[in-house]
Amino acid sequence: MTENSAGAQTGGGTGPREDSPRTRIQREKRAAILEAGLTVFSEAGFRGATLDRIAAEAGLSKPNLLYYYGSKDAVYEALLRGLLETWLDPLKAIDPEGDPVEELLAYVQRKLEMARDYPRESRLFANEILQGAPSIKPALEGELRDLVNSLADVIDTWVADGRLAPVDARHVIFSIWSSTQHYADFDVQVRAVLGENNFAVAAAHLDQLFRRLLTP
Amino acid sequence: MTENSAGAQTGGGTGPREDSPRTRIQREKRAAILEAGLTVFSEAGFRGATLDRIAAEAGLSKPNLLYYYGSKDAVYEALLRGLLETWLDPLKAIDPEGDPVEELLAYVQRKLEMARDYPRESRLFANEILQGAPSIKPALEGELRDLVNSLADVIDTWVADGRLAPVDARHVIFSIWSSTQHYADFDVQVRAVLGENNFAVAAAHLDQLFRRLLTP
DNA sequence: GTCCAGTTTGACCATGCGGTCAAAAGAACG
DNA sequence: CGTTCTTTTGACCGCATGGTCAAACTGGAC
Repeated sequence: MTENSAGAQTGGGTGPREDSPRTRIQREKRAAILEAGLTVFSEAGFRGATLDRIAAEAGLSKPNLLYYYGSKDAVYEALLRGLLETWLDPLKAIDPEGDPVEELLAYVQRKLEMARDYPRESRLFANEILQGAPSIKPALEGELRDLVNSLADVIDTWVADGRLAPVDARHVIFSIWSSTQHYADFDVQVRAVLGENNFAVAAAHLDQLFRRLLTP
Repeated sequence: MTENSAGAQTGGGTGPREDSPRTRIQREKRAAILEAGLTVFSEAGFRGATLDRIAAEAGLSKPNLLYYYGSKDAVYEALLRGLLETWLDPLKAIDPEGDPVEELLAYVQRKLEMARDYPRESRLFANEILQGAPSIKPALEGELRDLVNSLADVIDTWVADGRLAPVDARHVIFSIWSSTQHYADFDVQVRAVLGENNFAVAAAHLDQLFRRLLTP
């Protein structure tokens, strides 16, 4: 993937501006492309995905896809841009005024639900990070880092107040992420071992795991 | 990746048999290729890796590489075949006669050490699973499944004997895997948040996490 | 040294794939 | 209907990449 000019069309074709779709068709086709891109990129990774497959999945021809997004990178960037937001939302929903243990356990459950309901997003994200996060490193070091830091502050306060067992805030967050996303990212392995991917059982297990860790 | 004939050379060149290297050169070159392949595949994934890069990394020409491993798939398969063994070894080291909590905590530490010392292996594995395990699904459903099942039996016995808190054995194993491998697979993200990847702190955190879960 | 299996390489091929372009086909609106 | 803007497409290009091959070049056993 190259340092692309994310936003402007590359050349020649002069497609529509990338922002604020002007027509109904633009809105629909762009949505279809992102939807298809999500499927294909999450299954095959950036390199493994082909424009032909994405186009086919979206029900249009390759040049037509390129008319809406000027390059493969453009589709991928657009996807990631939208993804990070969705991905961090549950974090923001943690209430510093709420009950510490219950707030964090609710977060665990929300993350697990996301792994169940949005496995493609989880895998796309995992793929990107595994490859060294070429496209979203900045966002990780900016928005993500800041959000984690402020949640860590909240947790530290809770710990200082004795409302939470003494834990390393950031590593707890890592453990929550990894143990929940595992059910999406390593789905094949889970199924190979269990024969199915039973989220209800996983939910009970994770509740127990983190309840024991966090309860003072 | 295609259903390749893993083991026999594809055609024409008639390189050496894949098994039991006969000469010193074969042993050395093959090792160099696997080493290079590990680096490149783990960084770029199967599709993202190129034979040219692997050959360069191993210090040979591409045709020369193809002389030792008849295809890209052959290199990848050979790598995975060797990997699974290494990867499951720590599991086998768990002693059913030992102290339950300490045995499992030692396993956690061993897995964490592997994430620290063999991050390429961890990422290669993660990549393979993420893509749906096209090459090692059979091994997952066979050897891996069996090993997990027998460990689960041990854990269940420990629980029944009251020497371990009541836990879901298989999901505990998943949590151990995910939370330790996270430090290798999501290294970039860990660094983005913490500025470094400090395994000593991680070790303490994971010890606390699983000690609290497992202690009766 | 001689010899031969084992090794190495440069040149080459076929294909997949990201991307371009010019021209045709639709809307939208008067 | 004519005009203009948007959308769609078939044909095509260039390059990267997996893989082939014939010929040249060792390394080591005798």
